[in-house]
Amino acid sequence: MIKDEIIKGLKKSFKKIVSYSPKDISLEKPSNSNFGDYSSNIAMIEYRNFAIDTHSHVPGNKPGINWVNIGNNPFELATNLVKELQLDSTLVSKIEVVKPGFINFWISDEFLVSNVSDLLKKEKFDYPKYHFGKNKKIMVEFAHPNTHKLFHIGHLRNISTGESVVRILEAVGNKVIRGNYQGDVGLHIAKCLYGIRNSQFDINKLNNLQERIEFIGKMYSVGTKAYEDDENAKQEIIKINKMIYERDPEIMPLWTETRQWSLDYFNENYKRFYSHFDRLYFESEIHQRGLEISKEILKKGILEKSQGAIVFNGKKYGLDTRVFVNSLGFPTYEGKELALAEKEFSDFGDLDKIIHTVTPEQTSFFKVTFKIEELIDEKKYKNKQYHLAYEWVKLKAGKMSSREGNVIEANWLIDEVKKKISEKFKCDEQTTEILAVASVKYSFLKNGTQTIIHFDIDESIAVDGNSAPYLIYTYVRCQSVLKKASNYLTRTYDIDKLNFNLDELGVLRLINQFPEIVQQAALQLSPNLIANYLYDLAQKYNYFYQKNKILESEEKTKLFRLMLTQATGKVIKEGLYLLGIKTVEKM
RNA sequence: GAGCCCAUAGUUCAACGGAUAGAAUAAAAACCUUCUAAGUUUUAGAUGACAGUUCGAUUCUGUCUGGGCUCACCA
Repeated sequence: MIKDEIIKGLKKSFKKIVSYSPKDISLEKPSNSNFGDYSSNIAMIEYRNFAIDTHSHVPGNKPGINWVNIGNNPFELATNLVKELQLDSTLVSKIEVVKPGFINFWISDEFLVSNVSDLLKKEKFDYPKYHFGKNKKIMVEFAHPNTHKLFHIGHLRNISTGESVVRILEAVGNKVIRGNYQGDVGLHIAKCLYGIRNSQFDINKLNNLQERIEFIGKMYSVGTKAYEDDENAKQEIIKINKMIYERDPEIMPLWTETRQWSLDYFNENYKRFYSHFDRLYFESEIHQRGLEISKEILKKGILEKSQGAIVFNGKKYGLDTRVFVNSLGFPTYEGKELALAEKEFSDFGDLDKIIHTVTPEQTSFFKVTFKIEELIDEKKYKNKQYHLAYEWVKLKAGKMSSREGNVIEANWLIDEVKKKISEKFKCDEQTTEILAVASVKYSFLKNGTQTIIHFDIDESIAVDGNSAPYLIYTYVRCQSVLKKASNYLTRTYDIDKLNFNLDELGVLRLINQFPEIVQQAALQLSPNLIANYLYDLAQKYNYFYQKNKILESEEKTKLFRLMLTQATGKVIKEGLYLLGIKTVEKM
């Protein structure tokens, strides 16, 4: 990597002039292209370090330093560094020192072109690697809808985020396992089943999946309301809850059947959003073990008894107190989590990390369970769990709540966006479907995971501007140009000494940045970095396209511009893939 | 009461402690017999308040204001 070359060069240069070299040298890509392809602030950072040493008269800190070459200010230090800097001039074409001490590097056009040419020759993209540990294996846990409830737009944001994070982490060289933890026992299920039993409705009359899902959704609302308003109903629901936990044969058939409806329905959703899972975990399969573990660690003193429940007293760790087994003897979400972790860490061999894609109000919960797992087995669990907090999709008109029945179902939203697209543009059903899913996913992913989305159907799901259709349109535009020049595509790009204009260079430089952007996205678990990058690239390409003829230009120029076009298309397609978004070839 | 998160153009969002704070949208205008106008160009607009650290603060620290969330038997 050229970046490493520059850093190495800077280190050597430091060693030469001050007989010392900094451990970390950061090389950033400036937001303004006037400042080159890479920029380093190391002269300013190190000058401060040296200066502090001087003032505090602690010469022992950095022995043997040549103070003369440091100069009187960061700018002089930078200048001295650059004087000694030896870099391959076929890679780096220009180095500049700018006040107050930035060192800016320009990559040579030839090198940029040869990179893009390589990119087009290869099938797969070559990303810099990023791992969490030596196993190079991690699990991303996401989606987790609860059975007997709707798959709503919050889940859609979750699955979009999770799927994208998986693909990004795979790209940078990890084996990634997709996990999905679903609540299929507990009070919410009991409420739903209570509603069904109480309604006296013959569930065999429900003909298809959609009717069944609507039905259990309604019954959940009924049960929830009854639980709050009617003391008898509440007692009955608690009883049903107990029956579910104890697998009472009286409730099992209804539980099993309705649960399966949900799972079938979820599967349809996963498919529609291009996701799948290596392992579905259920609360029903782990709650027993959760109870056992809680009791085991109660004996070890990690948990304690309090008011009939088994709790964790988090005070001594600066954490909250949370209940693991309630006074009725059932494991809570916390208790179950311990069993889940045990299972997840043994099902797929050694994992470096488990990333939990869950909303932020669970922060306290995860802090506590991570801590307890660490207390149970430090080697096995410590620093191996991460809570990737993604924010809510809130309705502008008010809050979403299953109880009030104002939940926006994911499928409903996609269908609405499909209507919107087909009203505005002419395209076939298949294209509309892809564009609608793309629009919605992109609308979520272009935001940071920590941004609360204030949802409004007309404003939030953009089909123009910074949107998926814009990116896909740009891709299609590239393909269209290439198609008209198909006889050129097999020719190799032997670009020698062309004078590139600024429009071309803008696109060329951006294409070169792609692999590093993906690495950044992996590092920060931030798909939105890729989304923003793609938008930038598409904008630059469209600008170039508008101002420059491709097909009707002089032979060498034409070859080069076709190459840019091909590379742009390739990067957009790959970038969208990493976001979990499909492209179309024509629209 | 304790703790966590958030505050940037009218609105919705960007910006590893970096250089001139970027977009989209809403508004006005221009560009289609010309490689897909789902496109492009031009014009206007913002870091809640006060301190501190720093060569440099939207970013870090403190106080305040205003939102959201969590803190024992839901998941």
